[in-house]
Amino acid sequence: MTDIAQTLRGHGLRMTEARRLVWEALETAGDHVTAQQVADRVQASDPSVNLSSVYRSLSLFAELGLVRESRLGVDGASRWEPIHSDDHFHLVCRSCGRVDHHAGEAVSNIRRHLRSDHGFEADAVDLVARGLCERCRQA
Amino acid sequence: MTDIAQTLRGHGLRMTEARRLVWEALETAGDHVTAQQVADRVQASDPSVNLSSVYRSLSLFAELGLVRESRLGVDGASRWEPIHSDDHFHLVCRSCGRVDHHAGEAVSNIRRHLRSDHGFEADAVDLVARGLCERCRQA
DNA sequence: TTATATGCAAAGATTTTGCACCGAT
DNA sequence: ATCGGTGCAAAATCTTTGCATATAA
Repeated sequence: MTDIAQTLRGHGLRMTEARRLVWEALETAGDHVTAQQVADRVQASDPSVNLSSVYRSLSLFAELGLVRESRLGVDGASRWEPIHSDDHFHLVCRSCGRVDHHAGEAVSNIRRHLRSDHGFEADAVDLVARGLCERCRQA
Repeated sequence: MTDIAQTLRGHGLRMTEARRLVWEALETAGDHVTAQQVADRVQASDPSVNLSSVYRSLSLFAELGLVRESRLGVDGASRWEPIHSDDHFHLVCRSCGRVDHHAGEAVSNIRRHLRSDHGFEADAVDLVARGLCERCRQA
């Protein structure tokens, strides 16, 4: 649990049970989950929380820069994940469909480049590469 | 018009009027358009082409690696763009909402890094940075 | 207390699909 | 001639919204 409550209060918003559970679900669930998957986890703790509240929480967190919405795969729904301070990126294999999640300094370098060459101050850098993963290349 | 017809034939698929128009629309339209926007353009040339065919064409092109589906903004719909050989990236400003499109060697460097350090052979690298653009930082 | 947040249900938007016909190869 | 593709309309899926009630601060 981070300082999410403080972030909310800093914006004149309230820390509620629904938001707490949504945040917890994002933290404990695997990478890039759908709103429905978040709702399932949330409702396992508190069945009274509605799917629409999950959507409202996710959108709010995205506006606050706490989570990132993306659409990596081919499935229909958006996927969400918390933005941690560590930069990271995704490798989506077009053969086996696996989505690998990596952390590394590569993204920090990009951030520096965007700042110096484009005057762009990036909060979040989302790097998604599609191609063939090591395993599939050898197969 | 690229060798799309050949690519299709190479996969045992057919080059049809609908597919040709969808491709043309992607090429002539601006960056990252929605399926509906593609349909509007297509239907300006041939009103008989159905929205579902546009979706089918876009999905097919994505499978063939000719276009990329993404969801940059906050709006509901997916956006599509042709994948050109030149690497490029997007800068999404959280303040003014503008999406800038840049080409540069930054992405080529990333591609090289993914290959050497992660064994990942990237066809397409999608780099999206969210933050404050130069203009908004100064305002 | 009081403005914010929620549940619920309904609408809206986006995307997919079944099927009979059409058309590229 | 054949098999893939399309239009059409309907359904499925995903997401947003209005409003009365509940609740954090």
